[in-house]
Amino acid sequence: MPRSRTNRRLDREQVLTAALEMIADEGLGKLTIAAVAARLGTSGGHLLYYFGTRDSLLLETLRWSESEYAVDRAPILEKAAAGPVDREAVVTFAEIYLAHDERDPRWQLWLELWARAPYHPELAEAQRGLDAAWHADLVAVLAAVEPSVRDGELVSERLRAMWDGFSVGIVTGGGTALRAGALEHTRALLGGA
Amino acid sequence: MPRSRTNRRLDREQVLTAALEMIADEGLGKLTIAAVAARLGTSGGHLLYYFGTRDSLLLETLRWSESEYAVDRAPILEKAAAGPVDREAVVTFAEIYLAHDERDPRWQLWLELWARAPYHPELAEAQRGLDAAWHADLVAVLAAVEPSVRDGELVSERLRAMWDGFSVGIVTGGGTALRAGALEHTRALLGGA
Amino acid sequence: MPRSRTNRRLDREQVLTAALEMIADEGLGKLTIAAVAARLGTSGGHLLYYFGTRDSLLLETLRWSESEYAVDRAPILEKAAAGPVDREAVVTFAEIYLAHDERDPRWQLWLELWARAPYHPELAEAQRGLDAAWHADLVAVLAAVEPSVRDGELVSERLRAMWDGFSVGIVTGGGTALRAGALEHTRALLGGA
Amino acid sequence: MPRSRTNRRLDREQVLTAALEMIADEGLGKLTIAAVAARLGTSGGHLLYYFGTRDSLLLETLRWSESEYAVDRAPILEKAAAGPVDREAVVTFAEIYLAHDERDPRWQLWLELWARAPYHPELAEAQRGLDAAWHADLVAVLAAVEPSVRDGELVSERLRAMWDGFSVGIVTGGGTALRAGALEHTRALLGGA
DNA sequence: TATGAATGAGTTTTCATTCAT
DNA sequence: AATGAATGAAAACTCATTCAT
Repeated sequence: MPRSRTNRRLDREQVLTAALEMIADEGLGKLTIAAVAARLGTSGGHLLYYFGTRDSLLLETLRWSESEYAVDRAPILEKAAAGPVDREAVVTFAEIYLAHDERDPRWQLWLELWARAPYHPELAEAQRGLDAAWHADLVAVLAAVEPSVRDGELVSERLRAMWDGFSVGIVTGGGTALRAGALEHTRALLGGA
Repeated sequence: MPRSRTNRRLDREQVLTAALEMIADEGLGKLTIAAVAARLGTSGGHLLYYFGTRDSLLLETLRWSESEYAVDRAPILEKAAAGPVDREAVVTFAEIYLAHDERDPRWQLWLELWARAPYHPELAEAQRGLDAAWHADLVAVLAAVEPSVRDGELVSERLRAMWDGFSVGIVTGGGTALRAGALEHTRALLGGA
Repeated sequence: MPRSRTNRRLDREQVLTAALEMIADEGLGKLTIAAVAARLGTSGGHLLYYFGTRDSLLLETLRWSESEYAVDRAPILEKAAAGPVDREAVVTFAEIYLAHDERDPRWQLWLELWARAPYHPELAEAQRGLDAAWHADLVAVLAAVEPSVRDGELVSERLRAMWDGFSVGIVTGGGTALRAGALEHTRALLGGA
Repeated sequence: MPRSRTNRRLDREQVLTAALEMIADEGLGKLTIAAVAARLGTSGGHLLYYFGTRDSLLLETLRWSESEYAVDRAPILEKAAAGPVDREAVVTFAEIYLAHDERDPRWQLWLELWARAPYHPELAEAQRGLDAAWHADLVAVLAAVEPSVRDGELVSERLRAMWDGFSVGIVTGGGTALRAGALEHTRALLGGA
């Protein structure tokens, strides 16, 4: 006896948004299929019908979240494509990259992904793909920076590693103070003059 | 919550060593109380009798692992205390800090800790304590570096954030190649000459 | 419970054939409605629209499979109807009856049917009908055997029980070796001279 | 807050007996871990703690049931070991072997085992072991039968195959009438005089 | 006819944790 | 100190079946 309250087609983005919000609210540990379903007023079975497994729902959530960030950094890339930009462009980039606060769901997902990747090749693979996108964009920005930055590839590696480290700190208790510091560190690392 | 003090340190270390080895072998996910107990030829009940909860066993394992690393970096600190050291001392420090390979149990624990810390204040607290130890030591080394490094506190933050980021990469698939790169990045970041 | 009569027989046979092949390939456990539908390029809903329930699809598959075997044994029956046959006719009959190999889908279905029949009267009923067909035909053949076989009814019961037992053995690991043995046993049971 | 009503050590035989009774009452399909646990006043977790998986519980139940039957046929074997027996000894053996009625749990288990064995090598293996025990005993009895039976090995195969077939019939609706017939068939098959 | 979205009941299994002995 | 029996709360996942369209 199916209940079919509304029977409207399940909106994928709605699911993803809900998942993200729930992560921010209660953490990944509490993000059960049943909980997400309840929040959406649908059934766990239906969620799995669409997403296959909990892990793939999580992964898709991360991917979607990342795609949102791709939108956010588009303006910087456009500027960089149009002509030289100053070093603050990289700082702006960092502002997008870095965790925003202790509850940042995007980073919760990253942390979880990292913790699982060592024993799940497919997750590791997904992670690499996501990383590559940030890397490519950052390299593009660095290439447009004036005064010019040498070794854009390497600097991108370095910056992103540092940002990852700071983001961990932000999410695990450092909060916005640490975030502000991270931006300063970015400037420092980009160097002087 | 019994808290056994009379127990010989050896036993405890045996447990911790076993746990660490098991993490390296099969990952944290497979590290169940029962599995550790079986490996040690004791019972799950007994383990909990000593450690209270699985989480505290994990935390103690991490602490113990960290204390081992404190031993590893002692020589560098001694040298730094004795007189000026060159920048390679920091690189040597990094060699201890960074993940050694994909299976590095210490970093598996860190990843797990990070993933849980956002919703477990006590874990976040423990994490800060552990971080502080590395920070203090690194600052001490930086203070002894010749030619001198400005803003040791800040540089330590920067370096450790970057090392964290690279270690994540190493553990989640980058392996030793990334580790080698990280050492180069350390030199580059220290700058100079 | 729609009961579609207008449908072309062909479609139905396609479904049944597919089901039978899938059983041979992967066993009954993997035979889900969705899997059959996918294989046929249709939807699960549609399948049920025609067959009502999974069980009735299964039962119909068995019935159809049995009807194929009825075709196979027709030549023997014709010969028997035309005049006396020797005992090898019964052996030929056995060759049709017995499981052909470990994967014989017809016998997979029988096993499944048996396992469920004790608590599903309608399945037990269906089983009896199917059995009766074999029995009637075998009795007819036995009646035509020369030198004559006494008590055809009883001998049919005996033979079919034995064949069932051997078929179970074939399907559950005995394979074709056991099948060859079963034919010899048939000769022995039909008796000597 | 464990309840621990009695905390008496879980009695393996009690579990097995209960399982057997439940199979007779409601069929194998209803034999869930939770149901067995409820009947025993214990928890599902505890059952699994002892038996590992539902399948191994089932298998152990079958094994135990079979071992009971080994006890039943011991007297016949003793007689056969002591000296010649007449053909009725084989009929007595059959009385033990054959399904007793429609609900016979032992045969429910066999049916289930057969249905699963084709895709579970370990089950097929277990089945062979159980079969072998019956075979060995029956061969021993046949060897002691006077007037002597030729080819005891083959006759054992033949008889057991037939008994299997008849037992299926008994369990799937034939009932005790069929059982009586099966005994007659046994006499007939043992032959003459 | 045909689809496939939606349901939700049903089950096994895992494990940290407790506690009587 | 030590054991290991016992618990029970989770939770993911599967699928036949229903039904709006």
